[in-house]
Amino acid sequence: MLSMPRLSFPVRLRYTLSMQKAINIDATLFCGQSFAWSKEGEVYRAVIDGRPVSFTGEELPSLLEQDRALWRYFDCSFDYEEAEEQLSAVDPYLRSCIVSFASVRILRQDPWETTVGFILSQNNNIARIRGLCRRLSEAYGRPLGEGLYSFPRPEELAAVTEEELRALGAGFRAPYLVDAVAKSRILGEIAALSDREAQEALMSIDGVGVKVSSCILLFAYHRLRLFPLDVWMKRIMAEHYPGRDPALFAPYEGLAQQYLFHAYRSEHGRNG
DNA sequence: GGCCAGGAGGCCT
DNA sequence: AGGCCTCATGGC
Repeated sequence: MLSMPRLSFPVRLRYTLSMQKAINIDATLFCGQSFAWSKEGEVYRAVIDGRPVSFTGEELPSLLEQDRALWRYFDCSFDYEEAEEQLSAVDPYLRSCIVSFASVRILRQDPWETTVGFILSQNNNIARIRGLCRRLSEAYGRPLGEGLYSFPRPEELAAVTEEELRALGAGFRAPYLVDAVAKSRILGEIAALSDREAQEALMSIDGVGVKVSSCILLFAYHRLRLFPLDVWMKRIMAEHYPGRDPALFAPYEGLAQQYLFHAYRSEHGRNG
């Protein structure tokens, strides 16, 4: 219980379909960890790592079995049952969140796209962030047909100016993006760093503070010890865990955060 | 029905 | 402690 999860789990080469709980797709894709997805009717769509992806909830399980990249993206090799079992034992409230909304996944998203998304997220709302990411793709990404575009790589944004980014609607975040492009090589160095070191490295980018760097590390690098504390999570902690530290949920703080946040949003009718 | 503040999943000075 | 791009939202 005190050792890190990835070391203490029994080695399994591959989970089979029957070993997995059905993914809570809506909570996973629309609860703030990604700005890439849309849902039209029953169909989920996004461009993931330069590739158009679409599926219905019914189709996803078999798609995951065939598609290695999506298997990884949806973090299918991680033992969520073990993590949820352990978190459920923390207290009845968290247990009830997990029972109600299982099973939320922590996605393994592209670090660059995640960095840009969360730089844009400050003082902003999800709808506008999504629109901004889409306009960035349309303006500077690679056309993939059917009106879809890849998310632009740092190289594709290298010559883009602050003024052009403001024109897209980035506002005061435009210079932050310019700086992120210039320092994008940091992202390739994160894997070798501890959580703390990685957070410091990310925070050397303008517009990246404690909260944004926590989101990048959790939603792109799968650092589950991170617990992004935004205004909502501060309220949730004050209400349900006054005086307690997020380490209460160790070593799965990030997963606990997703459940607590989703439950709060659902209670207050702000889903999606 | 329009108008207009305050606020939106932070960060910087 | 305040300001910041911009705009959907709710209160008058």
